[in-house]
Amino acid sequence: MLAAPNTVSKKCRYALRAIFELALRDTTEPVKIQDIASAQGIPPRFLEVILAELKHGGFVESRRGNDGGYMLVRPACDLTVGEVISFLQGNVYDRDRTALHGLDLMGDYVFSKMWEKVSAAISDIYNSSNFADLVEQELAKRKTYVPNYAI
Amino acid sequence: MLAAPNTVSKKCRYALRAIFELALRDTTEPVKIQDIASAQGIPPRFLEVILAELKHGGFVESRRGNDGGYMLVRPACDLTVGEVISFLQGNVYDRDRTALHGLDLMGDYVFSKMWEKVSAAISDIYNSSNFADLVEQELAKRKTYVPNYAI
DNA sequence: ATCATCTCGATTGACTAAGTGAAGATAGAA
DNA sequence: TTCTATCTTCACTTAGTCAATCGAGATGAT
Repeated sequence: MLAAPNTVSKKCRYALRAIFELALRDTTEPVKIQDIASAQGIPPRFLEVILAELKHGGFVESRRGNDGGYMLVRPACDLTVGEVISFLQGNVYDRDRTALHGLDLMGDYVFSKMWEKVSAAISDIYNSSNFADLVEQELAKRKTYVPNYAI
Repeated sequence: MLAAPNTVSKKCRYALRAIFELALRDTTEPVKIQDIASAQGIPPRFLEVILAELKHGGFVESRRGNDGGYMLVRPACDLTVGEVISFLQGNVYDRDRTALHGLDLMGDYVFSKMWEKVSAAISDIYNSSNFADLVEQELAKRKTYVPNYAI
């Protein structure tokens, strides 16, 4: 078992990108798995698994059928990176501050204050990052650097 | 490959504890692997590997023979946790800020600002933790909570 | 001569992550 | 009703990393 999982897994990063893609499109129409997958370069089959989890977590909802797909449940400004990460890979910080996962409690005890500071710093950053800001940053970047499609 | 290795491996934590043990004893005499291992509950054979690495990194030096063992090269107050961690598991932060390891650069680009903030926050904490402080904290704790050996 | 470190490599076991595969059910739209 | 796309579930592979151990011989201090 690893120490406090400060590392964000690839799966989790795919999930963040999928949600980001939905936030970016900002449409009431559902977006197909295939479209999200190709836009973000995520293996479609794997994305299917991920979206199913995100649905259970209440982050996205789905519509079936011909014009089916996925859409966000909440507006992007109400959705933080921290929520998604803690849901997907469980969060050490907000659940159980005294028992950090996987740490040899006796042995690593001397360092526990330090690990806690790290955990707190990380979760602060994640919890204060919402997807509306990320979309805004992305749009600003596109406006600045890629205004000239038609050279 | 993982994302930015914010997670401190068990091996690395063993290393920190070994150095801490040396700092705690604060002696000019070398300390035997066996002693460090039993004091800190580290598998002796594994500790041997770790200390060899730490020696190459210039953190400890060794003396052979009957009264051999390991000792710190620098005083504990000059030794930070950050140095040890970056040496042992390579550090993303101070080497190459633009290319975070293992991240899908195109895909995760939107989040790169956030990853960088996290990396910076973590390394700040590690780089400002030195072993003299850790020893001091430990000694203070022992004074407070375990003054009564002889009940 | 004894004890303990040094060196180098080989190897093992356990675990986790990442991704694939298939089959069949369901639901909406044309 | 037919097409399309999601839903569900279970199994499975593949690959990699981490932790730890074993061996065997060299070196060096007391």
